[in-house]
Amino acid sequence: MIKLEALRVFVTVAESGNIKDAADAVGRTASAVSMTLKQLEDEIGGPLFQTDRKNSLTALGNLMLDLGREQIRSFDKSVSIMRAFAHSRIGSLSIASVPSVATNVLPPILQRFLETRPQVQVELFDIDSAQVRRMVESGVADIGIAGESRAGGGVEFTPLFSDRFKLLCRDDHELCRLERPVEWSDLSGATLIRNGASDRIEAEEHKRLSAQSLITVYNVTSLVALVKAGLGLTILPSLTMHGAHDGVAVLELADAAASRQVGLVERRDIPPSPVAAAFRAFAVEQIPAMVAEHLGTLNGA
Amino acid sequence: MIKLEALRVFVTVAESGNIKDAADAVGRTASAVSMTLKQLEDEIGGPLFQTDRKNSLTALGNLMLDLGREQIRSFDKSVSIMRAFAHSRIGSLSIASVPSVATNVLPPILQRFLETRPQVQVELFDIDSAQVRRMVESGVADIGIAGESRAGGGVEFTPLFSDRFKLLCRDDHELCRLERPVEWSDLSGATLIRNGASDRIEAEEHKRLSAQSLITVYNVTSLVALVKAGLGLTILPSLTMHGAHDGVAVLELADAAASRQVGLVERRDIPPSPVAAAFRAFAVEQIPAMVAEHLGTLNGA
DNA sequence: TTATCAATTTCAGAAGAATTGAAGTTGGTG
DNA sequence: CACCAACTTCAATTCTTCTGAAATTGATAA
Repeated sequence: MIKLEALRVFVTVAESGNIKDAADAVGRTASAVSMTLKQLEDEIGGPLFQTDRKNSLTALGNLMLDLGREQIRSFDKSVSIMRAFAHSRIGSLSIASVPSVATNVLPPILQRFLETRPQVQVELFDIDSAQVRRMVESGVADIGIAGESRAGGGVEFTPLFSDRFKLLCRDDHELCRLERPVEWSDLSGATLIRNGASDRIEAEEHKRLSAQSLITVYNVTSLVALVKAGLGLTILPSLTMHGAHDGVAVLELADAAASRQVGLVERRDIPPSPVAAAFRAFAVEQIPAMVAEHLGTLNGA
Repeated sequence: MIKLEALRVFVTVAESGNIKDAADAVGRTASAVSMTLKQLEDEIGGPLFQTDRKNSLTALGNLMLDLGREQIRSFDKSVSIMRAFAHSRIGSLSIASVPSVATNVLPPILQRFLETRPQVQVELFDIDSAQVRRMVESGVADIGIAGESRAGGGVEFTPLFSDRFKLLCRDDHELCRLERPVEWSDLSGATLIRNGASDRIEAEEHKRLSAQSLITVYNVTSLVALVKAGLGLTILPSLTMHGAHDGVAVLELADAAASRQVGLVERRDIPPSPVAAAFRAFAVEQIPAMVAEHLGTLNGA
């Protein structure tokens, strides 16, 4: 059976014009090269060089030089593609994330991730937690970032950070004058605006308050606008509030349990592609610190 | 270094869905296949299968299956082209031949030659001996068939057959009544038409007769027409006279030395391509018999 | 023509890689 | 939970390729 390695040797000899130099080039002795050539000629069925001084090719040798070069080039390229893919330097990565993370956390993370992987193709979807899970489950997204869900399904959840809920109200609201974290009892009588995230709060007091609420808003910008307009208060995870807004205040809640777990959502059954695995590792390493930093600046501002 | 053979094993396993069947298919034991796969994974830098039951590929495995299949296909095709060329099943063959051989001898020879080589491309030029030599020397033709020449040049001559000159005259000419081969002396006083081939006759008597000739014709058809019209006699190699012509007779010459050597013309320095070499061998084997047969039927007719 | 010399080939032994068969693991299934 | 088939591991073996020395070849100069 003819081997690609033999073609490599032949091409080197054809290019060198003699065995000795070619032998040096491939790191073998002249005798090894000579034997390889002989074997190649036997297997192909004809002489490749005009004389045993290897400076001129036969017609067969020329054909073999052309075809051999092309085979070598193509093989090496394929191998390099496979290696690049395995080492996640190429490939495609589809991320589904809840908007708070997609907006506040992912941009710098992705930037750093792609710095060493300029050839990787990324898609980023910002959708709510339920849809994140659905996209990952269906394989449309390689990896998801969402709030924790009880239902297992085909996906697995790995916590990354927890994000405490805070109260958002007009800055002239009486609660702002409280010099301490807000208790649920402080809110009795207040008008609460529900949102997609606040339903996750386990506290009975909150559930009761929430049940009385007449308005539900899913978009954070609209939510802030409503609060500002004086239609009520709302309770949101810290991370969803990007930056400060004029006229609204963010107050701490006394209930430490009022927080959401945000983490990675992945398919349980099929292994991630190399890029997805690399991103997963990167995310686990970097996102918690990034969130801490982001929440720090939020509080500081 | 990754080997094409390892890719072959991998592709077989990926297609079989398990190691055992693949091992049978490639004629190895399961353990050899397992080790090859492991080595491949190490060298590529990632797992190719989702589990150690080899029935589902990772993303990397899928990529490798695609690329590997293509590499294998392409390599095998290249090798088969090289082999086909070496065994002269493909390639191109350019033949330059004097018209007598091109017309009377080559057609059946070429047909038989190409019967087992339907992919070979052939070009056939019919030109005079000097030009045959020139075409071979310049490399335009791979092989030539021509009369012998003294000047060596870059070409080599290999005799194939000798072809006696004969006398062509009107069938009402008085020489036809001779019941014996014609002597040069019988021609004194006759009008000779010179032609491209007859100048090669060494005999002094002929040279003298020829010197008196006023007409030279290079085309055989025209030559026959002139003889028929009664403008004179001419002397031609047997093979140039294809079939019988009404009104003209072909007479034997007594001078046995009046013949031309026809043979192969080849370049001395560069080796022939496989097809050319195959044709050369075929020609050496078949042309003499073919000529004998052809001249036999000519004489018999 | 012969002598010379470097390149190449040949050869036998050495080194290295792949393969085998047996034993040990693993993971799925009844 | 035990079984079974598939797979992996390991050490020994076999096969291939490589090396270094010696022989051969062919080009160049004497």
